[in-house]
Amino acid sequence: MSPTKQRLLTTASKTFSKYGFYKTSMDEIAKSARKAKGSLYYHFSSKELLFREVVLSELDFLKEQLSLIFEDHNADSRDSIRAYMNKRMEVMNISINYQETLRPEFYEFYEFLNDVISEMDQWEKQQITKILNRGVAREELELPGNIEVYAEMLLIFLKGLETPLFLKGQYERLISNFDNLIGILTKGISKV
Amino acid sequence: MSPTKQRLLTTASKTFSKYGFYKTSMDEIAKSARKAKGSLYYHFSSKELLFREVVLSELDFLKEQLSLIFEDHNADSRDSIRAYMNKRMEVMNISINYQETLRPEFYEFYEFLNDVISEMDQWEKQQITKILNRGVAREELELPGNIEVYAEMLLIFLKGLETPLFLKGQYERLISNFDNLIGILTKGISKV
DNA sequence: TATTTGACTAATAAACAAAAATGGTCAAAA
DNA sequence: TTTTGACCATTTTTGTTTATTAGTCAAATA
Repeated sequence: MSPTKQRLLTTASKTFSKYGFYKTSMDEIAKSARKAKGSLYYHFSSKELLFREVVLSELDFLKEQLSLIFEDHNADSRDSIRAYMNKRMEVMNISINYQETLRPEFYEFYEFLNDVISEMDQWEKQQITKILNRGVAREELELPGNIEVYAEMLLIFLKGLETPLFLKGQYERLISNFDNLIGILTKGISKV
Repeated sequence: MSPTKQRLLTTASKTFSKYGFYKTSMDEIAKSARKAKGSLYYHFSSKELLFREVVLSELDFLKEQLSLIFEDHNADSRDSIRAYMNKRMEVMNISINYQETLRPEFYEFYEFLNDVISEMDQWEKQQITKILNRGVAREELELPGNIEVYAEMLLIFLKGLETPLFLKGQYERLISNFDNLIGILTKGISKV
């Protein structure tokens, strides 16, 4: 990626996270990056596509961080699950542009992001499934039903917490209890 | 409650649930109930207070239904938890006016409802705590930490699901997995 | 006395037009 | 190949008028 493109993307991310998608103008981004608006459109074909790239870069960073966890094959699978969930919430808490996509008032407008989000969902489901399978193979976990379905439900649970944590501003208050709740979930699937 | 007041309340509930708080006028409610607007204001001092009463009546019905469950002292506490959670979601799914209070765009306007919601939260936390305590006393459940904190976390989890289920219209799709997830949670706190 | 009524008013929202801001284009320049 | 900024079409904002609605009240009714 060219330095100009990189610079535009970084500036766009900062500005979007400060004012949100609608309150941020392409002029403003170009001006902040000290580039002409034409350059912005040379590298990103539309405002929507630009925002898409911004969210994508946040999710790429999240994937990177989460990969470090499930790639640690020596860890106990229960520890991996715990670390995965904690890290997920920690990184999401600073992924301001992703958080904007959670707002219900934007659902109808964010169709151009649906594939990005569902791709991320699938990726996460895969990773969690891998950890669970590894745990079962090592006889650390006991999962009577379909493992993929469990992975999906864990993801539903994590995504269900996103609104109270990030939109209702209860992150600080609730995150301290989060680890306890993970404890229950992991105990629920632990082989005794 | 007088027949007129009851009639006005029922009509208000139907109209609010059909058009929402803002798109419903007091004239409309009075007309639908075949009463003068003055009567409406004689029984309910403002539109906000009227809506409050409507939501309160939905939550009263929910409390009534949930009470039937935790008052069944013969049931295994794990079954009680399962039944409680399932019934909660089932009744909430038809509590249309309560659902409107979930919309983020209304958070700032619904201050007059905050106490109603937080009172309900406290009530639920109490009931869940009671079931958990009963389970521990009977040695059906094993909860190493503070039981009230567990109850609170379960409630956070349930409330976290409200937005995806009721606002994103994913009730039908997700509710089928819900019972499985409860299974993990209850196993996690079961005494083996 | 307790309740109901509907005309009435003040406040709010809808409708509309003019002005400003913004997304997106393009020919020229680097 | 990349960058620029003037330019255009569309959307958003602003200011004004009109219509609707929340809430009141004196009189009527039960």
